[in-house]
Amino acid sequence: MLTNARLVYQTHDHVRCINAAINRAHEICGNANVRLTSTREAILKLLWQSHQPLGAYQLQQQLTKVSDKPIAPPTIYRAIEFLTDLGLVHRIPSLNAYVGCPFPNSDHSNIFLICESCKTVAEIADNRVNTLLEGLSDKANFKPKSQTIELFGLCPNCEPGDNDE
Amino acid sequence: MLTNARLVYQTHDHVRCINAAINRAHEICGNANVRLTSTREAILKLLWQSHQPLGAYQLQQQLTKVSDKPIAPPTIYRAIEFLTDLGLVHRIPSLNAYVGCPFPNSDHSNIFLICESCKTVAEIADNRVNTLLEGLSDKANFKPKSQTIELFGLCPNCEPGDNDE
DNA sequence: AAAATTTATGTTATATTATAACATACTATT
DNA sequence: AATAGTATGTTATAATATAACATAAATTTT
Repeated sequence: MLTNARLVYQTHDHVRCINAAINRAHEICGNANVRLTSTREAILKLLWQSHQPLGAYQLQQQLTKVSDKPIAPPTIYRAIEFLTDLGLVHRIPSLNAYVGCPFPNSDHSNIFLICESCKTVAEIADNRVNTLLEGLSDKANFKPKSQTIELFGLCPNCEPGDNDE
Repeated sequence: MLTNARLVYQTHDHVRCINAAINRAHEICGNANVRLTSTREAILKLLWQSHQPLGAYQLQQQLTKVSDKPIAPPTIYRAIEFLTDLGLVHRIPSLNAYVGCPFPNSDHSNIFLICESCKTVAEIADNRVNTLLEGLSDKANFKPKSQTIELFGLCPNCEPGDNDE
């Protein structure tokens, strides 16, 4: 099982996470022979800085603030598409928002733990889930290609009562 | 395991399905002491008539055709909200579209098999999935309240090769 | 039955999310 | 430097969803 839940829910040196993610992204782009331009990198960084997924227009606002010249929606959506195609970013369909992927390149389950209170999103990958869903698909004669699993609830910081593990 | 996959993928007397669904809806509304008005019933029926999820504006068009007077978006969204709150209808987040629920009142997994070719959607409920996801949530100290699972792929009618089971 | 209350719908306007289409600029090669 | 390929700028608009307030219909109370 892979997850970034502890990092998301507990305070930690997040700057290191961000830097590591950016480095990994450069590596992945290098391998794929595509360019992580400054706009794309800036958007990836903004998504990594926030444990809450950001919408395209939030990204636009923040990016415009940083870059001093106004950035139009198509630029944002193009960067998002680039990053999601590479698996560096996920779209959370129910939120119309985007979040950095903590384990690009790894096997994915695309399981998202979405806190209904603070909106924080953690991600999990677990093979048993994939296996089970493949089995169910198979029984229905359905050939799955990809999946998104959204769990809505309360993260440990928002759950009343015992907060720690 | 519950599923409507066979009904969705194979030709059958769908009028009976629709009527049964409407009857069930009346029953559920009666029990909940809320009203299944003609608009709400019409929208539920439209959703049941289609094995593809319909968007709010598609519903609007079709309803306007039937009712002769133009129906505005808020009316549609209100009816959708009413029906989803009762569990009679599901929203498919990645499609911004809505589909009738084949087993309201039953335990749910909210697993949707979405055909990328013909857009048909079948639904599955399976306790093992819920159990597994609860276990994963628990490890992350996340308290899940609801979930949506979207599987994207090809239904048996769109999958090249062997079509039958 | 009339008045009051609740529930549902009508109506207008607008917010939010996303894309189409075409122009310009930048990058890497030849 | 010319070319081809890739990325971004720019303008307009499509598609999805909701806010706010007015009216109507159904239900309950008197």
